Amino acid sequence: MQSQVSDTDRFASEFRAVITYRIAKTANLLNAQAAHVLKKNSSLSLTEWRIISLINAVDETTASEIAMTTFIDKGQISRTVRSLADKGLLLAKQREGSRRKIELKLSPKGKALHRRMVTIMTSRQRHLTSEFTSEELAAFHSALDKLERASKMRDFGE
Amino acid sequence: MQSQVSDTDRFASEFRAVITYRIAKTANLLNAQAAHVLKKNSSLSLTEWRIISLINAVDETTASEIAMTTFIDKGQISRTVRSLADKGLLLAKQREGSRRKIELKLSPKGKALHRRMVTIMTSRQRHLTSEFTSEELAAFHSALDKLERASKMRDFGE
DNA sequence: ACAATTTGGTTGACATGTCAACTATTCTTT
DNA sequence: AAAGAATAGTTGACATGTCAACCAAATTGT
Repeated sequence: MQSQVSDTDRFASEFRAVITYRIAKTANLLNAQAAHVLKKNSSLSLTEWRIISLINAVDETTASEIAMTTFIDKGQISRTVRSLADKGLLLAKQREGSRRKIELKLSPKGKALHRRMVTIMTSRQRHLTSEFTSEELAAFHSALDKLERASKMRDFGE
Repeated sequence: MQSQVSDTDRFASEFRAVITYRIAKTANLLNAQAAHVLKKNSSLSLTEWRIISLINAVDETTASEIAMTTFIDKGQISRTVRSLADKGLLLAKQREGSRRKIELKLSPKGKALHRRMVTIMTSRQRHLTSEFTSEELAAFHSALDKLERASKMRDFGE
């Protein structure tokens, strides 16, 4: 068992340096953790949870607005929204004066669920950042900003 | 168009603070960028590329070793390995003295492909980190370490 | 006013990721 | 040496993510 750890270490040194691997891996671990916590305490998938908390934050929004902020595929949003509506967690109704935009709001049931889960999820958030000083946290966010900007470039060949 | 940007900004402030969202989003953007670059310059998917560079780094390895370092699902590795072997990019042969472990190595063709792509991918890596000082980079890695450790905790309810 | 374009949302087809069951082999324990 | 546990890899079923086509409504340009 210990021997395997040192086996894998022979890559580790090489790949720890590759920033994109590291971020992808950390993101996967965090997503898996979130999915696990959600599953244990609710019947929400991770995207369902994200969409719920997004809607909760702005009170009322539309699918395409969600798509723009989160970069979640709009098809996926469409389906997730329907499943949330089927579960009675959100209400979708035509926006006043539009026959196209659909207003999304949490139902009372959805709000209650959000309230319940948000305490758990923020305690997780606290745990995750418990070893960060506020400077470190700020620096981390700014690093993510830089990476996001740099991720727009598409051409590296030739 | 400009109006939409400011629309989405109303969430942004709230969600920029949620570290897990931010990491997930950045990781998605970076993965999409990588996939795009790979598609344009080769016929490799992102996981295929990762597995290829992993094998290249250690010269020779096994599926389960890859699974342990990357946390990629072992089923997925099994299938990806087969498809890479089918494309003639890697060689899989029984390890000496074992009827179970399968040694994975790059074929000459696989090595050539790796050589070609690695220059592109490292120029991307340079671009991504071009605005980082080495202190910032080190701090970023250490933040990821902390998050990875913290992602092992599974219980936040009650 | 009307054609052309953009936008909001849905759908289908397909790719990728995840989970669990399963076989065969190897290691551990006694 | 035999039983039991752990390991290596494969497979099937299913969930999730991605892409592109599509319809209907709204906006823009002339």
